[in-house]
Amino acid sequence: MRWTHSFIPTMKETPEGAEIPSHVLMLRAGMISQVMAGAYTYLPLGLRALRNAERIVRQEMDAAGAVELLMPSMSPLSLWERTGRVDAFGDVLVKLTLQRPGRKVHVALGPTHEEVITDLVAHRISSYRQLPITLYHISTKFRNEERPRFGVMRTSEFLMKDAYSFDPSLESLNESYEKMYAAYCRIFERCGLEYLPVEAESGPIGGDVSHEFMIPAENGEDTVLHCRDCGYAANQERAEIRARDCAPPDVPKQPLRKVATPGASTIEQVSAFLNIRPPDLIKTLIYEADGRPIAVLIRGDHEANEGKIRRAAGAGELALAAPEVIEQVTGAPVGFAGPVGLAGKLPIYADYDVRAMANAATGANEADAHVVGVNLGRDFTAEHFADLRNAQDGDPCPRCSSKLTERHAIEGGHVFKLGTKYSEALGAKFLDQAEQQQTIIMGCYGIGINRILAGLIETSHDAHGIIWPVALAPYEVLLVPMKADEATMQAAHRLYADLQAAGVEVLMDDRDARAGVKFNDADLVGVPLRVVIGPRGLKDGQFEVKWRWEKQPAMLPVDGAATTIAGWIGEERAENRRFRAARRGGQGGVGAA
RNA sequence: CGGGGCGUGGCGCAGUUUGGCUAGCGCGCCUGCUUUGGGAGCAGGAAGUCGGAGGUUCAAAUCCUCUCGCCCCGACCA
Repeated sequence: MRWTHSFIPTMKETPEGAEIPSHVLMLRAGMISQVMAGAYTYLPLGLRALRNAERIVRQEMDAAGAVELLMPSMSPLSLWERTGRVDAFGDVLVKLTLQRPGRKVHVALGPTHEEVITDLVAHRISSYRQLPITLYHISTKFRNEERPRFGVMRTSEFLMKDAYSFDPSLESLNESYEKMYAAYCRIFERCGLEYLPVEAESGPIGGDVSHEFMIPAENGEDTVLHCRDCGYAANQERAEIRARDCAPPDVPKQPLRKVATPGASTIEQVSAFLNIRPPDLIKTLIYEADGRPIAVLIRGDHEANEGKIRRAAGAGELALAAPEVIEQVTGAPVGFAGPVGLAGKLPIYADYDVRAMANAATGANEADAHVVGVNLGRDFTAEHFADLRNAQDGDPCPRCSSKLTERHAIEGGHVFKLGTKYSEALGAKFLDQAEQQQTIIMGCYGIGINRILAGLIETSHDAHGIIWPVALAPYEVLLVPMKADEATMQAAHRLYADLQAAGVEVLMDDRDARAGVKFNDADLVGVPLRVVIGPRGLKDGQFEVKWRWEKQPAMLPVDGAATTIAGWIGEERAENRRFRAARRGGQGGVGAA
């Protein structure tokens, strides 16, 4: 492609509103253009990169034995009512009413496709002989995000690959899951992305049955905890904290004393009012576990983890208690609950770290009052101690003796063992060898195609622009003729034709522009290999070649240049070896802001 | 949904507090000449319902009311 024949509206300045590198650079490099909040047009360069990511995903899905089909975005709302997901999704589900002669048709635009595919399988699969099977498609998904943000990272409309496995048994499901997991690893590898599969909140079957594929990035919306020593990784909801001895510090116990704290009900207010640090406060939360009130004690600076609390309490449903309930069980309005005197009234669950507190402050179970000098054993007891809070940076690793590191990350993919939730609701059953009717066991596997691009750019750019690996780059090679003289243009055109003939995706900057303009746009757009064709090199029979991540160019003889370059590109397509090496070495500013 | 910010040629902004002449600047775009290996110089030029509606006023980009849109933080969500 010639630059002048394409449509590459690069920008020197950053449009107002773009905050993070991937958004800024995609806009400036002429890859995307915003249509409205959360919806973008992919311009030619952006589309080519998107198609590359899509192609890699498709190839790996096929290689893993998944079978592609294509489902519509529209489906009848009734299908979503059958699985209860109209309510579960709420406003996130995009619903429309179609006017047809004499009637209205209620449809949903799919945020994902469990319902549609399970309905298909329910109708078309009826025997164990047809199982197992994994079906996938790549299509536009619609989610009415309350707050689209960060450019292409969180949009109302996005491209997703979603695969669904259908198995006759748990063992078979595990095999299907493993295949997808492995395929995901290859996909992220091939895209040149650093990634971290992390344990995510488990589903109805129990065990480690859900993994998120995270791309560690400064601007990621998710938080993961990672042990660099043993490799344990989990998202914040899921991350365990190693149990440890938490003896209270050996300090003199102060007397228990009630103090007035008018209007101070939050941790910040109380700590400011009493002039103590949040770690010296005990936060008392009243939950309803399957409708039964329980008290949960957490150190003031920690965050409660509802999943952990739910499991500790052995409950199916857990929710913060309503203000009336709190008032009824503690005798005080919200914000003044405390464990002192609460024993016997309701079960008390305390986080391990509460054991290590001495002379703490907490609510007095009456309005506008707290108690200080609170000590475990003397002033209150808890029936159950457990890990009830979110892990944070520096917490002990649950698998080894090291510590967890907190990292921000972009959720690029998610694999999940679904079980029978959808097959049950939509009647996807099969007849086994013993002529018994069984419910099909499902798994689902999603990858955000757009997020692959955003994640790559977030983690691979420098002050001048994007640094693409060959696998995702909109073009593999950029030719930059320096002057419009006969000899230069002839050499450029010959190389252009030779590279195209060799199957290389090549872009030639044939604009009548100054060198600086072309070089700056080359860096901005980030095509991996730049070839400069100009009188300086040509007089010695050479082109100047430079990988985007390198600082200095190298010279390459004109004779055989196309073959050499095509060889390099072929290697990079398969392995991203040079790209990876540069990233590891930090050479060329990869990853620098 | 709560808090904050911003809407002025294609892009980035000034002007708004304290109303006042044909609404400016930089970049980009068009024409010509000169230049030509890291965002050229000179000269000329096109291009703006000042987000929209209503109001106050002799006079509104500027003041008032309503409204639409975009962005950020939080909440929510998987």
